[in-house]
Amino acid sequence: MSATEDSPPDWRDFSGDPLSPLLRSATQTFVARGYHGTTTRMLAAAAGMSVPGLYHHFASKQALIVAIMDAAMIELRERSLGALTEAGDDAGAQLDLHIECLALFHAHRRELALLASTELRSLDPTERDHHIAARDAQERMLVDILQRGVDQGVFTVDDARQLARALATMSTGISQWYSPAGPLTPADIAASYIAYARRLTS
Amino acid sequence: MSATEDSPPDWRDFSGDPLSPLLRSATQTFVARGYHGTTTRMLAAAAGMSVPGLYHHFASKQALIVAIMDAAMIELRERSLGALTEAGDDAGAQLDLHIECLALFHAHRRELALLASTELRSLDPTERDHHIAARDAQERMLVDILQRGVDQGVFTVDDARQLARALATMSTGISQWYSPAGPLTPADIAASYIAYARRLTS
Amino acid sequence: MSATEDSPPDWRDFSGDPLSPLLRSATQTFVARGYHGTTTRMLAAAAGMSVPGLYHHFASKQALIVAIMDAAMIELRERSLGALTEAGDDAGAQLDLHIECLALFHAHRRELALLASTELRSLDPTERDHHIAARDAQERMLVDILQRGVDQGVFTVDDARQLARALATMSTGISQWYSPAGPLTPADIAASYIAYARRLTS
Amino acid sequence: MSATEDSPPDWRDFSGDPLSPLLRSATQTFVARGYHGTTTRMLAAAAGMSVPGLYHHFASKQALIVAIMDAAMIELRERSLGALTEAGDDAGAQLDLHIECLALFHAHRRELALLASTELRSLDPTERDHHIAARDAQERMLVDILQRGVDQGVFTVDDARQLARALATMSTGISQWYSPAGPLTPADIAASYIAYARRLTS
DNA sequence: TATGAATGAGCGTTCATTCAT
DNA sequence: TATGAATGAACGCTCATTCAT
Repeated sequence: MSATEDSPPDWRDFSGDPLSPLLRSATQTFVARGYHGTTTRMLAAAAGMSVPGLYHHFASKQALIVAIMDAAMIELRERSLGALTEAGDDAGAQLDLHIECLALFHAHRRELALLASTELRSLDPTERDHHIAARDAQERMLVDILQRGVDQGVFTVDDARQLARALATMSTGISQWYSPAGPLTPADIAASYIAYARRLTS
Repeated sequence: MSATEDSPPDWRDFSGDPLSPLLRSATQTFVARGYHGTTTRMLAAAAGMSVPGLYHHFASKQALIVAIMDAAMIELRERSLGALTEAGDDAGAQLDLHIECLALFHAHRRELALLASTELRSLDPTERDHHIAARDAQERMLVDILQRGVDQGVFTVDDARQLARALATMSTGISQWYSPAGPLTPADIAASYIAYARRLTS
Repeated sequence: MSATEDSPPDWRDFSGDPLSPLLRSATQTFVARGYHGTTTRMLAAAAGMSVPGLYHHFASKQALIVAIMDAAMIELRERSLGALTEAGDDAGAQLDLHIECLALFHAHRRELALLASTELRSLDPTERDHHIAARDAQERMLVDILQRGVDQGVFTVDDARQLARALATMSTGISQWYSPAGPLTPADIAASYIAYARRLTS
Repeated sequence: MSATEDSPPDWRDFSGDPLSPLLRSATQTFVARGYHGTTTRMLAAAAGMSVPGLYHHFASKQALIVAIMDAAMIELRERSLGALTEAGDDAGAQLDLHIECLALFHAHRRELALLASTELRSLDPTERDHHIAARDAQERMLVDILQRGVDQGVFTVDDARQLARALATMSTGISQWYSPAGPLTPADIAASYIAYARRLTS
């Protein structure tokens, strides 16, 4: 995601991939068949390894999905914070860049995002709680931006909470239908969704 | 859903339940744990029956989820057609009632809708193809309404297909967060979403 | 072991078998290969069942060996108490009957006794503690008898504790070499061991 | 066991250890968990080596236990022969020293002796046959001594074979309960057991 | 010599499903 | 109609062992 771990990564740059080949293939299989519908033999075959080879890298099937979901959570959080920082204090700019960030992420990281929302239920209780908290914090960012815009007098919004949910599910929905083979680029989609967000707040 | 099977049901009336008690409890379990994460023992226990008792009513675990997904598909289709009929020829009215219909369905039939979108992958190939086609047809209704509004000159829309997907995922997203214990009624939500749709088409 | 559960069983009567056929065959296999060297497939094959058939009767391989070891412990305890009751207050009679009881048990219940001593280490911690306590209580019976004989002035014994261990291991050793195909009956062996015990206490 | 390999070792001297550190730690682990309950990882960890390091010294887990059991068998045989040689022709002296030898060995070589008796079943068939033959030869030594004493008219024994088994299991039993932390030294125990043997043969 | 990484085979256990009763 | 008992197949995982380095 960036040249060095220390330098702040560009939240618009998706040229890298935060997942190792094993986690990448596991993500695809988990998305296609679900956590419980995926066997360790499938995961091994998809990664071109033997089953014990899998266990050499991860302690369990659960550890695999936890690693994937951690990666998803961390990447989205860091990108969102990057967008917020770039936006400065203006709520309008914050909304634009936040929506751009969500749209880019859910298009570029289609499978990762799908998995993160679908398989929360397959996590062990402790991990599940952790990820639910992270998801809630992520969703609060958008509520806060909307509320800030209302306070600043730049947004016309009835119920910030409700609109935040509409905008959020609209954006996460991208990963349900986006295909890199389609006519739209992630940037195209982001531009449209920014326009939607502006209409819904004015 | 209606007093008799023949009379046209009211698409706003959710007082009935299209699912038998067995299918209703199965839906809850499938939503909570996923198709592959649910065992027939869980389904039997949730329904208060023995495992062979389950097989008396349904030929297999697969037949159970197919029945549930068929019910979801049929109910949404019939309600959508009911809304369209009531709306008449005006694209603006069609959009309002279609969005109202989607919002009401995804709030009132929260679990059914969640299952229908999440567990498509768990269906046997033939059934999956059938339901994917039905889902696509369902989504096309909204595209057609938007296009009709553009053609009638009452909507200002750049890309009808893209906006349809945004409106659709926004609406289906309701079933991801709606709770009957929350402050909003399904009708409240529908009203908000109609307003969102209007803003996005003007 | 007795006609009815309530009537006190005869501690010399080994015509019955406290183990079900499944537990009996499992005992043989565990003795022959050890707990960890025995697979559930072996146990199922030895019992003429399928593997899930095994799990229909017992929750786990561990539950099987626990049931066997419980049966061994309970049977030896009840027989020992029966012998003690029959002996009355005389320490000489108590020693005779206790040794007879140990000899008969370790000959008649050869495999059960072997298993109970060898596989203590294979029990889960809680069960292990329970059985170690029971074994210690069993061994204390002999120490107490010897001490009583010393107190009554009928035994000439240097160190009751040490002699008790010698007599006990000598007796449990029977199950290491006894074979029903050999020339000696359990009663023959018991008679000899009573004589040994008398010599060692006079 | 002795300063040089050629000089006859003192059968009462247990200051040395016939086992290499690796075999010693393996013996402890095998005793604690059984052959099949012990993994090569446990063996390596107990010896402070890596698993392949283990295989550098021994071709297999089986080779390890065979080496241990060979050492046990050889040591007991050599010590027994040493005791017999020292005893000369008198059956009474032979019995005393043989019992002393057994007692010392089963106290000093507690774990080795336990392993040798418990894990015969875990040996490959060829090795098992070999060790069973060695064990039988070892046991015959005691039978022969008793018979010699009867023939010489110095022992009063009904059934030499049976008494030999009682004396043998009594002695091997020492390794089941002896602890160096306890109040008795191996020499104490040996003295007691010699006294027991005398009582049982007079 | 020593080891991190790998694997075929098999472990204890559970699955969806069936059938005698 | 309902179920206690059963099972072939497959589950997640670990085993003893190997080999490139």
